[in-house]
Amino acid sequence: MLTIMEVYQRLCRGYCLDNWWPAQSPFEVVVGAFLTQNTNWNNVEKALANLKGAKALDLPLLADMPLAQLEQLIRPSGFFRQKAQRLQHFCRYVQDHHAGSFDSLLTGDLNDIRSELLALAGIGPETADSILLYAGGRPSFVIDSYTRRFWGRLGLLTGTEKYDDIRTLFMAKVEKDVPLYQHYHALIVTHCKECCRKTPLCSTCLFTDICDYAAQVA
DNA sequence: GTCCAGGGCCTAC
DNA sequence: GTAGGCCATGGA
Repeated sequence: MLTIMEVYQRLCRGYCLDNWWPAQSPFEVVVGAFLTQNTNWNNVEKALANLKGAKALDLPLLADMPLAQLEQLIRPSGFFRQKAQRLQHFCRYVQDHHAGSFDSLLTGDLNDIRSELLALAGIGPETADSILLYAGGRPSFVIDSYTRRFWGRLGLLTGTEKYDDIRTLFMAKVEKDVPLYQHYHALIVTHCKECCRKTPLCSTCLFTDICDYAAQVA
């Protein structure tokens, strides 16, 4: 079995990533983190384009926008009613509790910020960690469905671990380095999109020698 | 027509 | 505490 870092090194040899989470500002990352929940990124891009086209990708503007208007702008991302409500609630929270300052929200003790984010409607552990890692530049690894499936198939997980168990496992074994955390997570998602869901398995898969899934479909 | 995607919340048991 | 249902669009 490979270690977590050996898996990373193998992924590095297979993919060259550039600007994996495309965003022109930390706030755009946050909006994307809400919109991407259980949604294909292509649909998120449509919603983000709508917001940019309306010149509405701005925290105070979203905070004050009529909810129905926000719903229509983000409609392509799916679950648009609840996402609009939660996104607007987040913007109003930052205005009311951090004077509209994103830096203020994301500065301080990592665990305290994470708890604060998790207490907000529509922010679960994955969204909180995405905001921390990609918008805040804080070392908080993101465990998504890809990560679970991928590490599970490589024998690094038993399948019974909860979100925080996996995150703690990772962060205990990998030095807290933001670019490394971002790159590793992006590599997992890229790899899984590339071949983890293909049946039969992609012939160029980097892990055919050790992957459970590869053994199943072989 | 069916499946799935860069989740989270609520309810019932 | 946890399994199941719900939220919704768009591409493959």
